[in-house]
Amino acid sequence: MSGIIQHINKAFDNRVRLGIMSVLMVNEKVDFKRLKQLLGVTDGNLASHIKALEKLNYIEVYKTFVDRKPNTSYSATRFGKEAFKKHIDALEKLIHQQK
Amino acid sequence: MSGIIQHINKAFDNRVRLGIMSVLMVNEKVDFKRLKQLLGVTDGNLASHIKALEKLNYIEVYKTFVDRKPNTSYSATRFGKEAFKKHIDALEKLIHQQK
DNA sequence: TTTATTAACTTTGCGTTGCAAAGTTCTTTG
DNA sequence: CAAAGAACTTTGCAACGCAAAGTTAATAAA
Repeated sequence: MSGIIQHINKAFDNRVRLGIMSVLMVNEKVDFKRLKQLLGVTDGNLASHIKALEKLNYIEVYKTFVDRKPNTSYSATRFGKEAFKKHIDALEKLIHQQK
Repeated sequence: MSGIIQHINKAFDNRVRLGIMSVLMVNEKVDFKRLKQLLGVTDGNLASHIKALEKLNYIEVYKTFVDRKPNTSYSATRFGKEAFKKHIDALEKLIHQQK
């Protein structure tokens, strides 16, 4: 495939994954609950999208306990951040293309 | 559903449809062949995405003959352009969100 | 020590989407 | 009449998306 859409990353074509990465671009670490409330999705849905990003090595997981409760937080890897930046660049080029 | 991704338009989560709209935002009219070569997709695939955008009244179709050959061209409707702008706005807010 | 609660998943089920490839229709050109 | 081109439509199938229900582990409450 060639053309002006070839650098758009399919991993980010989904709103939830786009949202997760956007949040993790400006916040070093964000936990599950916070992500869930920021995005307004069900926990199962969020978990599956997180897993997809994890599988691609775009995000990392940290499991700890806070107040004696399990707490899982996430951060974007350098690789993930670069992939996201490239995606945004491609998006901007696509949107602001010239005739 | 609430949250920071709620204004992302699902119609534009797909690369091909995003590409079509992007092209039609800066070009008043573009024909099938040109779109196909710009996007680098198969004709069947392009046709199906065009149909989806048409169904939403985001684009209009003009069928004519050029050099005695059938020529179909497309343009974005005002409604489609507005929907697209809103989507881009939502994208920018999402991406450039603050902590 | 059973019971409840919370966090974070995982699984299930099912409808939707995406795409290539093949088939179709119409029209022109050789 | 055969071939070619434009623009679809259909087919088939794999991948995706999501809600809802089920699971596991730890802690808290009774």
